[in-house]
Amino acid sequence: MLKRTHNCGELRSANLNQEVVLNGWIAKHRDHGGLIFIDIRDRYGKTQIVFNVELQPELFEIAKRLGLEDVIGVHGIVMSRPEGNINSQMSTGDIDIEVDQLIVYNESDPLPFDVNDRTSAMEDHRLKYRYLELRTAELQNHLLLRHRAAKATRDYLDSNDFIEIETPVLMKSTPEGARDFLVPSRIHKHKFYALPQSPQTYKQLLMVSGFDKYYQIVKCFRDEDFRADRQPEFTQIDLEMSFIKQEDVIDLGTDLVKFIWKSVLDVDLPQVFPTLPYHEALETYGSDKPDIRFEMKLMEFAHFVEQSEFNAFKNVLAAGGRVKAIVCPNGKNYSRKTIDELTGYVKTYFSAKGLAWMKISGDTLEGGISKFFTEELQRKIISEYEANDGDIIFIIGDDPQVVFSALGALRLELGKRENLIKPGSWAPLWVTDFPLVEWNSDSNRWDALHHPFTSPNFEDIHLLDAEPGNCRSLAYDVVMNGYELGGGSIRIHDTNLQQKVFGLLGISTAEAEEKFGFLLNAFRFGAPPHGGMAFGFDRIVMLLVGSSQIRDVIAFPKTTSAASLMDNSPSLVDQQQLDELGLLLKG
RNA sequence: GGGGUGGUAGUUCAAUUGGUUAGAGCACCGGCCUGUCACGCCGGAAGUUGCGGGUUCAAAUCCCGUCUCCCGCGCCA
Repeated sequence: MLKRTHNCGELRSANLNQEVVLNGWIAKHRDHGGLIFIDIRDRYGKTQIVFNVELQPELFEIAKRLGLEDVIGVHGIVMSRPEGNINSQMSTGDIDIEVDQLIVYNESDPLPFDVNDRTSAMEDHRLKYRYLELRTAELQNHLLLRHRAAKATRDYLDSNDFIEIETPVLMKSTPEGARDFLVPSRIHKHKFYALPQSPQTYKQLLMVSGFDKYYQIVKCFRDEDFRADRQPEFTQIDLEMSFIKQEDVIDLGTDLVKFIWKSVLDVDLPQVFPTLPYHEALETYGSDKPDIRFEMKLMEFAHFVEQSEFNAFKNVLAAGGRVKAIVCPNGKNYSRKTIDELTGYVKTYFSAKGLAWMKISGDTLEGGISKFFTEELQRKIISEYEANDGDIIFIIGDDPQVVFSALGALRLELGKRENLIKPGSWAPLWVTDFPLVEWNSDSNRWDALHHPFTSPNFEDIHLLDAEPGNCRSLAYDVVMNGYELGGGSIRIHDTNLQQKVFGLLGISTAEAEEKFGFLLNAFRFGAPPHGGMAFGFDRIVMLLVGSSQIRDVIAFPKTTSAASLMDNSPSLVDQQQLDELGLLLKG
């Protein structure tokens, strides 16, 4: 092997006349008859090497047969390029290498797609050859940024006295929350481990152990359905602290996010992230992870309905529903056809019954449902909403959940259509005061909104028995540009309160003992007040690189059906393996 | 679990809406070319139109089923 003296991105005219060795892949091959130019590439850059038939006739014959993505080593002299042949687009464009030795390490078959251009193949095809896609400059940069974000995380937490502790990947299955990935045990026939949905219980045990500042960059697994920003296995920045209050976690989380953005992008996020209580987030943006890069807030419309002749909405209100509205600029962009499309959107995805609208014309309203409102009322609406001539108002009246989700989604869609989001802008915020529990009408019981170890807000503990639905928790999420970056809570550290919450969630003492006995036991031996949070690390990196697909920042991602197209997992296994595990396949 | 979109040479796309032998760029193979950097020029090879069935004189195109990628919804304590 010719051992490299430099990488392919560093030679400059300062290196003129030096003898150098480069190793790399052939990115481009330009044959001019008596002269061949080759761009040799590694992860640091590209350098042009030159073969001249008159200077090196034997090497020239070999160079002629070189193809794309062959791996070679070359020895040669750094030469300046002739006048007028400098390539200012390349950082190494002042020089090229006149080659006098060449070794071909590995010849490449014709490529499935062009690794100089990530868009040269469809995604499933690129995923099958992911190791080739990872040669693209774009993905190399993504993984570099991912590394820098992980390093920034470790640097920041280390300098704040956190220690990184690994927790088991094979753990006890708990049917609460997301569906577990199960791992059968050979030694304990018919028993199963689960892969962690998060190291939640372990980090709480570490608090009992006295590791008052713990963190871990850790893989987590959830067997649910996937999305552009959700993978079956994903990475969390998991952290937990003792002797702290909610504000302490929020302060630390804020500083960590700021540190990562500064380290990786040299971006200064706001000193303090705004805080929005859960109910206000829903009322104002229709979402518990609002994108506050633009306004277009959800406005109350019920008091206008009461003064109007519009019975559909009156009935909605009478049935305990809500009516809210948003005001969108450029009403002229919303033809009957476009409004029908948007109506279809909110009906299909958010089971809204319809989408009402009115356009502002001068100082009154026209079209849509405007005829149900007197001119006086129309002027009141326009003035209260501070709407402008030409705006369009969209209104949804429905069950509260439908109103929030449908109008919230419509808000995002209109924000996109109207280009209300300034490119490159960052809008972090905290959402706090989540309800402790929500009513699950399918199984007729209360479910934990966050998880069963989340502490109720101490001010609301008296509500636990009579009206648990109104009891706030000490849970919080951090949101960036409409993505949930992370979330956490202050945990219950008192056995009695924990029993009480289990009771509320319909988890019997026996059941709690079976599933979480180890944790409850631990809490009997000196459990400090504690709390923490976890960040979706992949999602953070996704935002840092400016992508909306989590696959873009994971080296070997899975498809939305949880398959790996490269190695064809999951796959069938040998009968012998099943026998050893005592497993019988059915169905 | 449900909906939407796509699947045509190795690859990215096209095919006048059911009509001749399914075409083009890149890649690949052969030839020419001494300053290119999206090099250029000439020639060549390359297809089970995802798979299975059906309608038709005739299907990439229409119908039914099925597989699969992607994007929302449900789901994701």
